[in-house]
Amino acid sequence: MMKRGPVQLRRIEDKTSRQVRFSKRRSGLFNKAFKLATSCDAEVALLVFSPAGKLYEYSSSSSIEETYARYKQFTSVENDVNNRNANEDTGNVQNNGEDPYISNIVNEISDRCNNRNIDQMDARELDKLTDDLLEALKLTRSRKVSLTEIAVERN
Amino acid sequence: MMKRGPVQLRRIEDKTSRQVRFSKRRSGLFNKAFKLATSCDAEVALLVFSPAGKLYEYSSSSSIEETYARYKQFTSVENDVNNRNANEDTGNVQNNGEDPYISNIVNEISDRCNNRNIDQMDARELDKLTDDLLEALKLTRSRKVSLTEIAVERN
DNA sequence: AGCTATTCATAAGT
DNA sequence: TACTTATGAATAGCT
Repeated sequence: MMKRGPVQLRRIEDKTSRQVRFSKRRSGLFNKAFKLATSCDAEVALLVFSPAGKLYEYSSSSSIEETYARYKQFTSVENDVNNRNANEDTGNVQNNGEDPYISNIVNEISDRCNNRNIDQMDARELDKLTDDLLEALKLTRSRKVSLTEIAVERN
Repeated sequence: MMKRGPVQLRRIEDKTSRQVRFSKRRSGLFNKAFKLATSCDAEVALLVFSPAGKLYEYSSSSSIEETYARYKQFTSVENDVNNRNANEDTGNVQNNGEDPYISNIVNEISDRCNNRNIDQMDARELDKLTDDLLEALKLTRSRKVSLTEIAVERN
């Protein structure tokens, strides 16, 4: 057998090697998560998405949701302590700086549909709704196209 | 040094030994999580609460929240698929009295876009979003058509 | 918090 | 895809 040398940390470029390595390391990781929870009485939640987008999950408690809720509670307590003054000053809600364009559109769409049943809308409202849905669709499809292009480049 | 033998899986009763083991294994687990994400291009989120209730977290993406949102989205897509099949079996469509069909769709759409930025979505999520937008569009256009027909009848 | 003997995980090979 | 094995990596017990 060939000498191995220490494992490199960078991303494995070869797709097949990466999949094989992912599969092996994933099982190792889940094994260790399970052992930590079992022998050390810890609460562990683990989510892994493979490069292909498949989901693997482990939770030592009854569910991922339960541990996540505990996490949210934990961090919200920290945030309360750290950020209470700042938030009171500005009244702002945090927004992670990403482009919220499609969010704005779909939020407006859902607001309109909640405020007024579609059967009550007049032609003008329906046209506006149609336009906005088309705009959201355009953005979604455009994103899908770029994603596919990226995937092609990688293979 | 004493012979070890295979590590037992049951909970370590001695408090100090348990804490020491927790500390060592925790660092090992986080190290493996990091390596899996880095070298295999996987998305990993890991939450650990120590027996004493201290939180340790790792996320390969920008945040735990983001991966959790993807997880929720993923499982809801699976549920949608399951429910859809069940509905096809029975011929039933869910309807709670009023006809909130388009509202349901657009609310779900906006929830998804708020939970997860479109740039973070994978192909599957984008496809689902596209389908739902098309469905909402179909309903809106169909309503517009009936409205126009009513107007014609009146003249 | 370090140190090693030992077990455990796994990359490459089959 | 699964199995083997040589080697690297993690860690239990000790200090």
